[in-house]
Amino acid sequence: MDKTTTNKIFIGVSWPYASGKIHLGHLAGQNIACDVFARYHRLRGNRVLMVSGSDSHGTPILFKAEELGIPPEQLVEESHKNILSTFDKLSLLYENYTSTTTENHKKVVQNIFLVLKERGYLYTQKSKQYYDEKVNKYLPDRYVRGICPKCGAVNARGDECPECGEFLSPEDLLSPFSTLSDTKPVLKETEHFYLDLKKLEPKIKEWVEDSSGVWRKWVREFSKGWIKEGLRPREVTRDMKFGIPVPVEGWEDKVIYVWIEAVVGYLSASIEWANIIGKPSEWEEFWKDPKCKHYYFIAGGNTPFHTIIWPAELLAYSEKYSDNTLWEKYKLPGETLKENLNLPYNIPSNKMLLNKGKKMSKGDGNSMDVDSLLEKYNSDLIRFFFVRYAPENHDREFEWKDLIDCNNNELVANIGNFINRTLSFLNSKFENTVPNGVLDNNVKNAIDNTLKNIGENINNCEFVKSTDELLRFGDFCNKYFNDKAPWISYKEDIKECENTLYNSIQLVNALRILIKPFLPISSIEITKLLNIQNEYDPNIELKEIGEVKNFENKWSFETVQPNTKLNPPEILFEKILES
RNA sequence: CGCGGGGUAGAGCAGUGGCAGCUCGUCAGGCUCAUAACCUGAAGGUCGUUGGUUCGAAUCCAACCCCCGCAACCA
Repeated sequence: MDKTTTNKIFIGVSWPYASGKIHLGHLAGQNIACDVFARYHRLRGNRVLMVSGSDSHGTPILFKAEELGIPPEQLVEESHKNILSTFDKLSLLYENYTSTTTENHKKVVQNIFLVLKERGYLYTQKSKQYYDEKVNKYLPDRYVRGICPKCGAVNARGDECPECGEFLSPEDLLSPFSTLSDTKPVLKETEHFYLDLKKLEPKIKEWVEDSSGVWRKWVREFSKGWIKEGLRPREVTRDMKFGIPVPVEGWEDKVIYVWIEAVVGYLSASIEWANIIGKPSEWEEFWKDPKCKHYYFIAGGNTPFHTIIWPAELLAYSEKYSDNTLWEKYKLPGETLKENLNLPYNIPSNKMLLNKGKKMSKGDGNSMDVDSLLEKYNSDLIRFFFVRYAPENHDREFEWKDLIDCNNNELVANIGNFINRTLSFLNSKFENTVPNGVLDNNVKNAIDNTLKNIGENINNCEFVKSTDELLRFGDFCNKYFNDKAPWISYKEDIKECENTLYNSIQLVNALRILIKPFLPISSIEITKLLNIQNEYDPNIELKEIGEVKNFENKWSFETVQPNTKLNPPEILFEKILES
């Protein structure tokens, strides 16, 4: 708590695919935890750059748009708007949430592509791929179906047989057909660029060995397992028009594959942010200062892209800085410093949220969208629930009962109850005015320790643990009130009663501060109830003017002064009756 | 033998050789300012299975079973 230096924190959040709405998996996976993390660090007085955006290219979008009979650009724009509106309802605050459709992003992606190519990490190779002659398109693996060569199932996909679970190549399928036209596709020769991960393997292996100590166990083991199997070259271009053109002569008909494009978004969104705030080189503060720690909030199968492939790209790209010709030729927008780009520090990836035993994802039609949840429940509850019940180390089944229990037993009965009993008591017995008193030592200690512990938990990306700590503090508050029994001292020793309520209101104020990263709206409600005015809050500033200007530590406790006149008490969290 | 994670009370999880624990829920009693908390007590577990090492195993070893994710456009 004594630390006053300002640290720099970069937060990259997995880019949701712009083909529909945000679903519960996104929340359980990364979109709530990242915001808790960012809000905490801003409060702590640290400089935070949190970026993400809508992943707006790729075949699935193209096909879905065709299915809907609208241009892909329209689908992408509508999805992007939907995502922004859902994020806003959930109080998710980014320094920059953008999209892969921007001119800036295109420039950065092509720049990276060309540098990797010049450094010899990209090579071309010819291959045969299924082509649907009726709709004139090359087919991604999963759009080719046929008979499984292993078990004989009739509707096996080109990537996997859903019956026997065998992993396939489209060419393996017997009697293949295109899911787009039901016609028989033909194998056609095509040529693509490949990223030579093999060449980068030793560097990546060394980096993972050295830096994975702070990662979650499953993230570390999963990544090491991937490397152990051997990295294979990966296609980085596609036969399509929809996307970012390959910036090489003769390749005008092809685009850069979305997986490579989307991770570059972390960098391009940072550059875009620097432009938005009018300091085009400011992104370098976060990307080139080795003291700036990079965190990536993602989930499940996205993990190796962030623990292996994106770091590989960064390592390879950074060779530009020791090559004068490339440095002169391929400067990024606003780039002034000849320093390597920062690699990830921690990747607090979550496991999967399951629905009826299976993972929720758009692809499988097994998802629930967040908007319908927001119609029923308040956003702070949803935020808290997805932190408290996050699948940090194991997959987890989504249960309605858990959501209701979380609300009724934790927000209502623990935190809400204490605030309510204190404010009601002051309202009915003390004319809603804070009495005089002296801060008890154990109250002060509890507040200090909780600030410290929750701060450490969040900083270590142990979010479930941080909510344990918060609820333990709620227990302490309730127990304090109970043990002091002001309803008795009110009749027998009014001074003692005043002192208890003085301390209780300090605990309410402590709760108000402690819940800021988790329950921002409720925290503001309490600020109103306590009649606290003109308090600086970096998260509110970011929301209102789009930028944080002040870097002082607000993750600290200040007392509510005696004689403060409070506003009439209100219920913060409504109990949910079983339906 | 593809890679990895997991299996401990109704639910969620701690627990790396020494009496099986924590949180929530359930039941009974006390108390009551509160959408209720707090206190006291209770019920509830062959620690996935089998075998081994050991004075002693949830923990170490071996084999096996089950669940989940990944295997390259899926958070």
